[in-house]
Amino acid sequence: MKNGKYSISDVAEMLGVSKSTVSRAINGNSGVGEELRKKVLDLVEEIGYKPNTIAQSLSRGHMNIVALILGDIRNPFYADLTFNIQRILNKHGYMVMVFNSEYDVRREIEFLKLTLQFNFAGLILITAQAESVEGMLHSMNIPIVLVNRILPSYEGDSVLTDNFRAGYMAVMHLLELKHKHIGFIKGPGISSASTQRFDGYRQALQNFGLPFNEEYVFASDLKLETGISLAQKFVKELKERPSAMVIVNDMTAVGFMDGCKENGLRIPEDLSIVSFDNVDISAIKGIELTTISQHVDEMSEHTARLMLKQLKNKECKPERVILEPTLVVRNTTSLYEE
Amino acid sequence: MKNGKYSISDVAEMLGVSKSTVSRAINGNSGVGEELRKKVLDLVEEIGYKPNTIAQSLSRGHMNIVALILGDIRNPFYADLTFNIQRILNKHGYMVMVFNSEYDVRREIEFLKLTLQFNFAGLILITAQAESVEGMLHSMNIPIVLVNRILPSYEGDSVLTDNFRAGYMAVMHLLELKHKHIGFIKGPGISSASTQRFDGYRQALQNFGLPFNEEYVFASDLKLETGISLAQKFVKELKERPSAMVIVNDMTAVGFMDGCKENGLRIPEDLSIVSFDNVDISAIKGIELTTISQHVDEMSEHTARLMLKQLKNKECKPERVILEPTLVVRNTTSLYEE
DNA sequence: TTGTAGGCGTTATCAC
DNA sequence: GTGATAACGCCTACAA
Repeated sequence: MKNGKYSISDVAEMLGVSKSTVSRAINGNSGVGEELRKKVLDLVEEIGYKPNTIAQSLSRGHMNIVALILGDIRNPFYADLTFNIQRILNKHGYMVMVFNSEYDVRREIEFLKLTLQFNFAGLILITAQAESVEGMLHSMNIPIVLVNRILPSYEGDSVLTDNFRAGYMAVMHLLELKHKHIGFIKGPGISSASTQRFDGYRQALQNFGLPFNEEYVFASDLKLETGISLAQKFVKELKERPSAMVIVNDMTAVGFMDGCKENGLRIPEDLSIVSFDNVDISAIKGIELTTISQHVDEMSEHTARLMLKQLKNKECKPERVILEPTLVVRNTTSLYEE
Repeated sequence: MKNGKYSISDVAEMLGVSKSTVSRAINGNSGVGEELRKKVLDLVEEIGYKPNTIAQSLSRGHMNIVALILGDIRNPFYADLTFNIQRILNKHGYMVMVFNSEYDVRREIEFLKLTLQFNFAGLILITAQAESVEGMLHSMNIPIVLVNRILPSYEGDSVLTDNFRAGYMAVMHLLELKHKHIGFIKGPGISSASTQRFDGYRQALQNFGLPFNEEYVFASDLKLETGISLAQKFVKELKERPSAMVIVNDMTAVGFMDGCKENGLRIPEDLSIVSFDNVDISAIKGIELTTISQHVDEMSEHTARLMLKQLKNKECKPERVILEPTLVVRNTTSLYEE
């Protein structure tokens, strides 16, 4: 015993048995007499012995930590997802280590290397491009779950919202309200959720013969403040404005609305807005976003479930869970009148 | 080499040198000829060898992971703090492991035990009671930084906003606006930030001879939805209402305002509100909270700095950083008129 | 059922 | 300057 902490040898010695016996007893393995097991467990309980996780991990070949790589924990959508996943995995004895890629591929690759180096037990990748790291993913040889990442050739577990459909739905809704000129604010290029939504938007435009105007397309990093500054550009630099905008996530939309109002634009009278995520805040009076929900609870449950499944049984057939988005109509969209 | 990964022995063997030499070379330790060192580093670079962190940790006695225990990562204030701290510590080669105590002391104690068991390099504790875990803290013998936790007898590093003053300031502001009946929404009992604010509020009430009414005191878990449900109670169950409320954090305040408006109360005409944190969202039109800023950027920088200081030099004299809160006046407070 | 011994991948302490 | 060797704390064949 050093450092105030007991080691398995201490326990063994105190009981006059071998380390193996103690190990078996505390791990619930067979091969120990019931009587002796109880004696071991009692002492362990009494002195408060806890096995050293590092040593366990070295021996077992991996840590019971799951890496979770996402864009930015400050985005409430990610925070919700993380919280839920973490809670479930914790309950099953796993820790979760969160990494903010800040939507930077290089940083993401760094984190993937760290995942290897640390021998994490598993890896959850949320909402970013997968192509650039596909090779690495294949060679990692640990449980992996992809969330909201599209990668056609990827065989492993993944759970995703049908983001193409979500983008399409947004346009459909605006179309029913007679809008003809519809702009789009994309997310970071690395985000496949964003790309899919954009594709859905373009497809809908095309299917219904609406014009696509490159000038009506902007890019955000999903942050509130970016929404605000984009609004400045939108109001001041555009000679002709669309009557509606589809915005890649709620936080950008909230910022964008703020910037628009700041510049005298009324919403929805002068501009209709549809966004994505249905974050808590979007329901609040004074915001009341019309948005497309991703069902974050279900997403996190499926993600955690798939991870646990792989963790328990390395060889199981991959699942691909696809969740349907839902339109939530509130007060940022209205009928377009000439 | 197994599992597609090289070990230090592989590297040693490939070069025909000993493991010790390789270890010294990659760790920049003295005792290797420059020539040989270069040869080692070149090979390491070429084959992409990375030392196994678990083994390193076992040998060194701790992981280069810092545990960060907070209430709930979905609270934007915590998310901001976490993001910043994580970014700085990452830059210095440390990982951060986040734990959501959900404001539950038992859970917090669990996490403290895990911190020991995992041999984490350090511990950052954010905004919760410290008394109940003080003993454990003392016996942990690793770098610890307390954030927004008051513990008079605690000698170690800590950074905190003067929350007593913040609570006092909130009342002062309302007093200048002629309010006489001022209520309060507390945070979870475990949160010392909340307790301090409440104490400041009471002190100000007393100093200026204002009445304190137990009926005007509510409790929140800092979540938006809780703010909403508290508003129901506030509007429906109170026979006489205060003209102003001080609310423990922005998110609760946002929810509370929503619930009030839902029930026909106008803000600030019928009710003034002051809250704490100055989260991004509080500046948005349609919200525009009058709030007391905690200067989250400075907080996180100091926190990370203190942790790194301890990590580098176990024996250094403790610092206590105290940040002054700042009142940000927006549109949820107005002059009280009879 | 129990104990012994070797191994997990590093680092650190000795010799040489 | 370099190389054996022990140690970190645990798990797990294998032997008794």
